[in-house]
Amino acid sequence: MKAKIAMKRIENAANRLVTFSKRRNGLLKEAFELSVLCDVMLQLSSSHKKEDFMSSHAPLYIKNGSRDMLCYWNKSI
Amino acid sequence: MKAKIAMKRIENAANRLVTFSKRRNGLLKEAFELSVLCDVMLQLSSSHKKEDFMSSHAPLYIKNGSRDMLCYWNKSI
DNA sequence: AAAGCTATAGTTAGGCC
DNA sequence: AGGCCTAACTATAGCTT
Repeated sequence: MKAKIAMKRIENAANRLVTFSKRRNGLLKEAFELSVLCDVMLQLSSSHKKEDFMSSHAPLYIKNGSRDMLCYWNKSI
Repeated sequence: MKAKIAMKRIENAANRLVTFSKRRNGLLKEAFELSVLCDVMLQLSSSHKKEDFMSSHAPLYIKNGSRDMLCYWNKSI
């Protein structure tokens, strides 16, 4: 069932959005686990340009007691 | 071989560091894949407090042509 | 869009070096 | 530290309703 996916932009917009949503959730889960297991604050970014996130969506917050996670992304998705 | 790990701080410092290194690399890989597949800039953070990263390590850079990834973490690890 | 399913691709704990 | 190994675990592509 699970096919191997090519490591390039998913051209179909609907599929791209579904994959974004699934993988973003998975990434948040693993980032949360890393922060708990290793007792760290961490930040992961594909851009250091402030303007890339300036006009972006409101961040997604994952509440986990005292240990929250935030996810920002740009508007193009 | 692979035991299930409890979702809490790894108390042994050596094991904690090894797990940090392994999972951080895995997380960076998946974040990079997400940014490629879905054509997004993204930022994931367990803290929005600037001071948590002010005196931290130099960020880890993953170079991938035009699409780099950065990882910051606090000093406690 | 959003939620559930399931087989399989991919990740990783705990070794050792 | 970083790399290799293997078994066991986990995430997810593709698919339904």
